[in-house]
Amino acid sequence: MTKPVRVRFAPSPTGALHIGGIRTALYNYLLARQTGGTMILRIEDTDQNRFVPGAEEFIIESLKWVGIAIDEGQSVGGPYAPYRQSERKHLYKKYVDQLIASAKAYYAFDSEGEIEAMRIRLKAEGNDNQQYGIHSRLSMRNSLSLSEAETTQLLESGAPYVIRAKIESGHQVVVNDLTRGSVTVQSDTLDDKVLMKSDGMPTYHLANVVDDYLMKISHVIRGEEWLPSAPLHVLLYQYLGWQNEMPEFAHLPLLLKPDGNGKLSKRDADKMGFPIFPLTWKDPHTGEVATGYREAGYLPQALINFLAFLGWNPGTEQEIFSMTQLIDSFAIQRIGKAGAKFDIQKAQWFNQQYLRGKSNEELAIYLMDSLSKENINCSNAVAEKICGLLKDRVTFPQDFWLQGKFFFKAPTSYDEQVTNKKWTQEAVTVLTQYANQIKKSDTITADVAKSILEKVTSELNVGTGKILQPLRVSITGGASGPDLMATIEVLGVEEATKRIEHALKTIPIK
RNA sequence: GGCCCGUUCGUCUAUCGGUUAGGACACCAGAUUUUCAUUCUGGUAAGAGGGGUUCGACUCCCCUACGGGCUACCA
Repeated sequence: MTKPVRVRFAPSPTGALHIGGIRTALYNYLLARQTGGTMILRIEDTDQNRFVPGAEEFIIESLKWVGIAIDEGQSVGGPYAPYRQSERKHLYKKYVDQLIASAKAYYAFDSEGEIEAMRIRLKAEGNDNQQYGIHSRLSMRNSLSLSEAETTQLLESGAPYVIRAKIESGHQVVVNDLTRGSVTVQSDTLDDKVLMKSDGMPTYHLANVVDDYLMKISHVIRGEEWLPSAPLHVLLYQYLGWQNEMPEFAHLPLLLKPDGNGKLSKRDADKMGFPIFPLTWKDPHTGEVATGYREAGYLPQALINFLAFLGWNPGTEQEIFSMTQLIDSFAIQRIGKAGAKFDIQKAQWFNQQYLRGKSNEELAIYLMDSLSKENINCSNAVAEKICGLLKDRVTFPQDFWLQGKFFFKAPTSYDEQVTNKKWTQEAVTVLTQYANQIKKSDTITADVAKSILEKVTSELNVGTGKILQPLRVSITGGASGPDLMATIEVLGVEEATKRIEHALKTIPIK
């Protein structure tokens, strides 16, 4: 019988969650949904020095925005509450005591300076391995090197201490990883990691293993940066007698910077020219603001689709996947091994695809939103029409306003490339005629606007090509844009004529 | 330095011993659009290097190189 799938996303609230974290959460979520399992959110805040106010809320809001629902955990509760490790402090002592009792862990009283001195000494001796562990532990001040009486005396005197894992020599530790097969390391190369800090808090390693066990986690899906400590975790399961309850591991390839130089990190926010956080984040200490994907105009579905493909692919040529489709198609076996360089252009392409998939009604909401910020009134019908015209030209929702401003505001300046080259006497004559002609009717359609233009140009024997750009410039101010005739239709006769006439008055003839 | 992981077009990737090494993004060209964008068509572009194993290696093994991760009382 296989265990029910229970996966967890376990971020540390040391700042804003970045998109690498979102991808990790996503893969966990996909597996949970696919198998009818449970998605758990656990907050790993065992380092009280690195606590950042607002970070936990940011994590929760980010997951919500991208559509990753939490079944159990911080913010929603559940049978294994609390889900914040700092509130679980009392739970860990029991297990660390168990490890001490079974001689799998020991007390260590060394100061920072003493440890530093040890490293320097080992290095000077030409020792490759400068770790606190098998080769050095007996030369340090701990319950292994000290007599029982000395240890007891130190503990009773309240001397600060940590508890370290006692890694046994001469073993092969095997980590079976779902994405990269089995990874074997010699236990002698591992160090005696601190399990319990002097403030009584567990380190990540202990808390993680204990909580995964207590919460009956079936799969640990996390970033590759954890692979080096996975052997320790495996040993901990063994030392605690939980080898049969050990979860499956899957270490994900890292998200790399676009230049391939290192993994994507929080400090890269905004420096690489693209967002790194799902939501805008203001660092509470420095006050620095980093724009999020949401605020930059990315649709959560597009971000998810893009992220899903960074390190995973379905093996088919389909690239557009809804969350539901991702859930159906996801397979841990198809997760890649190599780090993926981040390419924002592909993210933009996904965004464009998702935007185009929306109806004009849906798109109009974006435009209306921008318009209300500008205090501009507009009917839904017109907004929809404008969005329809702009649909194939936009990448982000805000582009409807940015590229469609001229529908609401007459140009205040004209593209000089066009006015310098094409604003000729000939053009002026045609435009004057054209304005006079369209003026005659109250309303105008794109077709009519076009036929009138054709009529005027043929009467004056001027090629339409020479006229189109000057006409566009007079109406929109710009050199390019959506279909001009349709634009005139939206603007209406009165506004269009007004703009043409204004241009005629202000632009000097070349 | 040590330990671990990785390496197919510029980027994301397909390929699970036999393919003209496929797709997507980006880029370039042509067509359509009497402009731009869109759309369509086409194109440039890849198995890090060296040894094996094999009738046959991108694919399996080894070495080297390169890249990445870890090496804290951080996660």
